[in-house]
Amino acid sequence: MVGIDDVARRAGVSTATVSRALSGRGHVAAATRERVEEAAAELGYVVSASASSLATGRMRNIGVVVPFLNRWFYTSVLEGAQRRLMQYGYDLTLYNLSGASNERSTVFEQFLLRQRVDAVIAVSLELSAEEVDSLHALGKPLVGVGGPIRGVPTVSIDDVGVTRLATEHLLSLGHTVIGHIGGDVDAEMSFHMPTNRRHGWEDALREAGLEPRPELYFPAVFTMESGYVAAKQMLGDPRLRPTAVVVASDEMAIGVILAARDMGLDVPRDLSVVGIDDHELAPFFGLTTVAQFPEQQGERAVELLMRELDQSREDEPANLQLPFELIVRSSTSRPRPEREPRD
Amino acid sequence: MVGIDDVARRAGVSTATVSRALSGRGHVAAATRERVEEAAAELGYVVSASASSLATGRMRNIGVVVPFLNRWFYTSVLEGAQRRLMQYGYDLTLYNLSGASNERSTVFEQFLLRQRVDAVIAVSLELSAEEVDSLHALGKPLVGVGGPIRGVPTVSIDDVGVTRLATEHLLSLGHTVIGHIGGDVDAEMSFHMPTNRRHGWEDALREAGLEPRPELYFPAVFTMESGYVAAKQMLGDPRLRPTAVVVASDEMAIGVILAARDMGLDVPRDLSVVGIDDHELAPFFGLTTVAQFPEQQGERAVELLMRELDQSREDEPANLQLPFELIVRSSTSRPRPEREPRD
DNA sequence: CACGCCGCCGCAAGCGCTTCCATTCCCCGC
DNA sequence: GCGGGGAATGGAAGCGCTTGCGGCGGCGTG
Repeated sequence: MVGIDDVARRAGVSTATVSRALSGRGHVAAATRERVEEAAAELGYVVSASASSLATGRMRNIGVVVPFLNRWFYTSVLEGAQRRLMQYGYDLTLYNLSGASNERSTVFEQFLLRQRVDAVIAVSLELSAEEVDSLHALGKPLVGVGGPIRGVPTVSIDDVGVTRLATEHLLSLGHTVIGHIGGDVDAEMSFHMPTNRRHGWEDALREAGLEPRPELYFPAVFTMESGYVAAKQMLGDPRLRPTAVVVASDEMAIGVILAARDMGLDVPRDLSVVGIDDHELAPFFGLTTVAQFPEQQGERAVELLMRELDQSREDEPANLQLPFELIVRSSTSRPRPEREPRD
Repeated sequence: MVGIDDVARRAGVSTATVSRALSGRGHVAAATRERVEEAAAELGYVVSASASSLATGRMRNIGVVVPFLNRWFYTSVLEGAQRRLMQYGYDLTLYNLSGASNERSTVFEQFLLRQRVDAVIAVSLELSAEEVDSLHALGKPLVGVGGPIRGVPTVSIDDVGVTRLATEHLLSLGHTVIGHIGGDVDAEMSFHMPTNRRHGWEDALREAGLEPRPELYFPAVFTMESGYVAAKQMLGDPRLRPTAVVVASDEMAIGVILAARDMGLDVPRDLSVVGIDDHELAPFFGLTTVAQFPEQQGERAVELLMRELDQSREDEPANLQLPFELIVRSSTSRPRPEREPRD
């Protein structure tokens, strides 16, 4: 294994100079640096991460904790975070909580605290105060993605704003009976997100002078199938007859479209549906949706972290609200006049 | 930061004994071990990964390289690998090649070779001889998942067997005009997988005494939309009139079902479709499919790696063929008699 | 009873870097 | 011409563990 002093010998300098030349820290004459770099390249030298970490106290590695892996949102923020981390020269080590029952505590006690990472990004995870504290006690910065964590900088979107926008879109098309299929509050580990999204629907309705009807809200988990089932219920109830529905995720929304189709309803003529996410399948299904940009969220989380790691300054925990955007496709239109009794 | 000698002092032993007690290596009296463990717990001591790595030369960290993240197969093997690695006390650091243009070389030169991992798992990646060699030169074991790599132990499924099984299922139902929608050989970075799957279709047909008709094969990339498009072509051609189709992935197969529906065809009455994967959406669409078990593939890959790391013995590179299994749902049935001209 | 073996433990030498401090040398300004 | 300051480099002390080696008892065996 070629080490730093092999390089030093070959370049005719001291190990101290090699270290400075290769890391870019400290003053090294240009000619010397060149010589060192050549020698290193010729020998195929790469610094030993562990030795370097031991000496500096920095691992150049950050931990990302996700509750699931098999979901578009998580893999997307992962992708964004990975890309940005790589640009900073950092590794990403992945912790997935969806495995065995007790993996959550294992992750925290055995891995995150094991001095293997400089910081952690928690994606859509509600961390307990102890979990946050134990991380902070080790001096490890922590940032959240997808929902606020007490006393921790977070990047997320405005969950009420997002459904409000979706609902306003429907309202502006002339819909007045608008349903909502949202996350089941208890079924998901992700904060108050489902509740917030429901509030956005209610707020928009109220602002338009319509009282949201509780029976037009259907809970579901964030899967296509669950959206399908909820839609069947909603559309099967003759007392409801919504002309449009805002759905808290694209996957569920696609389930809704499929359900409508199976019931002989035309989307958007008989039912307008708008989702949230801009999932990769949304264009295929012509789904109108409010795009959030999870990759960007991952990137911003990394940037936040890097700032904390570099300056080690105590800025106020800046909670970043990221933009979202309505994307109109073919699943929304004006309501069919004949289905609307004249008022 | 509490270090090993804090623990040693508190337990009234030497640092050597603490190290041995906590790591389980070497002989330590049971009473002593207990005392050390108590002291460590009270102080909240965790070993410094970098110091430990520097001393032992092991990082307890393995790198997993994937070409994409947003695909069911990859996240599934990732999930399996992660779970098993955690059981072994290893970290998983993730490298995703789908980012910027030159990330592939960056990953190899800057990260994998940076002594940050003990070994690497390459998922569905065709590594060049140089890439393999540079890893081996560093003494880093390497195992592949999802396709063979020259001189590297690999876990995968029998790609020809899998489509053969799918085709035989259709044959046994009485179908004789069976199309195939498969991966485009050039579009994917994943070996000869598409070609092998095509061969399985051809082989099964030939064994049944039917000559595979090239015009019944349609290339596609592995997405729902691409499957949809291919199906529209296949089903729109009046000269073809297949009664069944074997599709190289479930996502594509779902696209096929959707296309059939849009063309007014009933699945399975007018068209039987069988996919490959057992994707999470397959049950929802009633898709008959040949299940592969990517999580299991991830787990086995880890086990292979651990064996290589522990024994450091030169077994022959055992190429593991993992099982697959036909799962019959509602997208396949006997062909409609009236559509089959009597022969 | 004596010898030897073995289990248990401490000492101290690294592991391969980074960085503080000291040293040398050169350039500049007075 | 001389002193001061800064740039360039080397020496060496760690960073916090692991582990080979050796000492010291206790126990089994001849």
